[in-house]
Amino acid sequence: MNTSERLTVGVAARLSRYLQVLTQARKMGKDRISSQEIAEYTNINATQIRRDLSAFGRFGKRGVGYRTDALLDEIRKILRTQGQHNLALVGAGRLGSAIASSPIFAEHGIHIAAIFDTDPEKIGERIGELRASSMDDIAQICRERNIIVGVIAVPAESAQDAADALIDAGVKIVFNYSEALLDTPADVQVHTSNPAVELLYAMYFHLT
Amino acid sequence: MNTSERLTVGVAARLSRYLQVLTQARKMGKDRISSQEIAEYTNINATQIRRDLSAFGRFGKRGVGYRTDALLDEIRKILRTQGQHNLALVGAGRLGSAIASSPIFAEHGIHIAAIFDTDPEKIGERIGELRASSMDDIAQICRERNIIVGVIAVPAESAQDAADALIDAGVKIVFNYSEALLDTPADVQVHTSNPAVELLYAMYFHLT
DNA sequence: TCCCGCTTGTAACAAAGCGTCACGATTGTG
DNA sequence: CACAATCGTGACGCTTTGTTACAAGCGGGA
Repeated sequence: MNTSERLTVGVAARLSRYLQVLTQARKMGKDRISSQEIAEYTNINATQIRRDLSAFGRFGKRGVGYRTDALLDEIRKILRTQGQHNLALVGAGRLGSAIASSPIFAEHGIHIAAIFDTDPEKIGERIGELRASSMDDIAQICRERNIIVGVIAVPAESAQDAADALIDAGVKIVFNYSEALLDTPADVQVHTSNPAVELLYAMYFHLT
Repeated sequence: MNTSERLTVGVAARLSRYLQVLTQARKMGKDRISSQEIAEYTNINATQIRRDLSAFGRFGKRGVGYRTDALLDEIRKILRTQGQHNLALVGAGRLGSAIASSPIFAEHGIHIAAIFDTDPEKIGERIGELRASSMDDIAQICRERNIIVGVIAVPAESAQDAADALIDAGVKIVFNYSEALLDTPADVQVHTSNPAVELLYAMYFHLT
């Protein structure tokens, strides 16, 4: 497969899963991993994993497995997500602070570049390494820092306003942690996280 | 399709997506919705949606669409997730509190029945409607309240301990919000959430 | 009332994706 | 040097999904 072609949704989704497991594995001190092990953690077929990877090069060693570090780099190259990316977080409440103080984004080269809130009490407050800014400055700050990703961590009733502000500021990818259904232009991707629904899904498969 | 058969992974995943969108739609006051609208919000083919649903009955009205409420109930029936389910949350930090005070689980009939933490300072502290309990009581409480779902909201370094305690207490489905790779028995399902990786995945598709 | 537009339910076919089995090649170990 | 482990890769067939098409049913407006 030529890397200049567009990956299919399925391949990109699986590569992301590998990325996730490899990052975790590296953190746990594993410097090598086999397709079989990745299969156990991801529930993706081991042959499929090898096939996915071998489409882009020979990253593994026969009889040994893959070097965790090297494979991580290769997958990042394939997904073209190497380097640093900036992100804007809207909502400086409990969830916003939890996200801001988590190392999870930084580990993947994603830098939380700004935090916004509408509450005047919260503006200026220190959250992680940042201070909360006013929503009035969102367009200016997002454009200055070249931000195309926004995370919405506000209650459902203000989620649409937050989305509108982000989109107005040039954001193209929105992560929605609220329960609101967002209306957005066609060129904006919205990802809504709903742990409760994921849980119901998991419970279905647990039924004897 | 006979409802006594097991759904395939694909169908169950899509039904969960519908559940998510319908819940949001209901919250926004929509009492009717068409397969086309669901398709726009889920990026799932409209014909596929109608096919999925019609496999279990005739839930829609031609020329009109689906009644949001009724369809929600039907999908819950299909996924056998009606009624109330209990959940144990480990970690009373920022993320734990954010989860505990979110209405998102309650909306789907999932009740956060207990919160645990290892930190003696946190034990007894009020979080949402609950008080944090000691990890020492986890096995007893989980068995008493028939809990088979656990959510891990602790730092990576204590995640494995939390998982072990939950599994020891009879939990079969673990939601892992840490960056740790968990070792678990084969009969325990682990779902690890990694927003950073989801974001990289979304960014790939945003590339011009 | 009658007509028209919208939307579902459903069939048929083609295309893509994925699981499975198989097996040679390569590597590290004892 | 023999052996076990693991990758890279091909072949085959099943399953899933996208696409197109269209009749049937529903509601609104003339």
